[in-house]
Amino acid sequence: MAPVMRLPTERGEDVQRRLEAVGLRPTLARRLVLELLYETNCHYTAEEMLEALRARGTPLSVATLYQNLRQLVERGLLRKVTGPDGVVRYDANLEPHHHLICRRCGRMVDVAVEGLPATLRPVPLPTTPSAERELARWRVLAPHVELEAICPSCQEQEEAFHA
Amino acid sequence: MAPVMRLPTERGEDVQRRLEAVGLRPTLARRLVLELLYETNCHYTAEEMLEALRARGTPLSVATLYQNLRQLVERGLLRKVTGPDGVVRYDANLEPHHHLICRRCGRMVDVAVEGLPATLRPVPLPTTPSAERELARWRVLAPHVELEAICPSCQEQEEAFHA
DNA sequence: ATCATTGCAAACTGTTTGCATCAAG
DNA sequence: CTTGATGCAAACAGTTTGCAATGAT
Repeated sequence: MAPVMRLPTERGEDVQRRLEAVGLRPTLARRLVLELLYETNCHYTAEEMLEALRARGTPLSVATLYQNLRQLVERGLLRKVTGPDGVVRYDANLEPHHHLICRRCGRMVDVAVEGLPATLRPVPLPTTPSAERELARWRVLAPHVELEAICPSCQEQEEAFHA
Repeated sequence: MAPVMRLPTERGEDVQRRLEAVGLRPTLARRLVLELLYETNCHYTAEEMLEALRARGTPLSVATLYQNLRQLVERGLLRKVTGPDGVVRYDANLEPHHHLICRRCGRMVDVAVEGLPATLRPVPLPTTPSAERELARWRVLAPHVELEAICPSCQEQEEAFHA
């Protein structure tokens, strides 16, 4: 089923290489955080990471976690993302991508979006000549699409509730 | 230039009507908040509102502001939006729309987006049959586009800095 | 007289910092 | 031996809550 089997050492070396590539020492804390995110492919909150690491028998202190998350974001190994609910999560996927976000539980998964034009031109609301002129002066960098949705498990919960 | 001139009383009555329409008494605090947002068309943070109201000579206490913001959001007169920087702002524009957001200062303006297809289909990353199947079970509600950008005044600041 | 609203102060949540200790180069 | 990492505890920012005073019906 899984054609490429990643051995722990292989992943560990990968993590170590990435850390050194950005000038960070491959300390235990940093390796634990990155390995967790790479393995699970989830968008954890800081709290969720604390719990996950505790559950794995490799707990970290809050201070250490936050200190390292900040460094990892600064050095570009992680991205900090804030959902529409205001909850901060960390994303190990560095490729440009979009998010599917559950409106109920905040769960977030990486997606591409089919049918998205290469360039998206903003149009002012309300549309007036002066607003148009002002808007033209913004330099648009990148579009980020958030697809609000209901995830499968929240749908089930809703169905159970209505039954 | 402005074909329809809104007199203060007119706007006041509008605010009052809207409040009553959702079953909220048109108290001073609520009218001040709504009038501020309708007049300026800005996406204020709570702190910015406190300051703006103080500057207008009609200060509110933090508690009162937050209490009322929550009610106004609950009753659907305002929308709470969190930018990519994690800062919470309030949006009085209830029509579906997108946001142009300054990466430097967080300023946010409402826009429509030209060329956006009616339906956007999410595609899993990485694309595998099982991921595809799982993704198909999400119920997609609404796409929300955030255009990261640099606003005119931040562009000027950058130019001044490089000179 | 009753019930909603205000606003102070205290509580709370998520995050950051100061600092003593410990580990690595 | 010098520099960086850890983790406790205290500080901090933004938001919420308890409660007494006030205002509206």
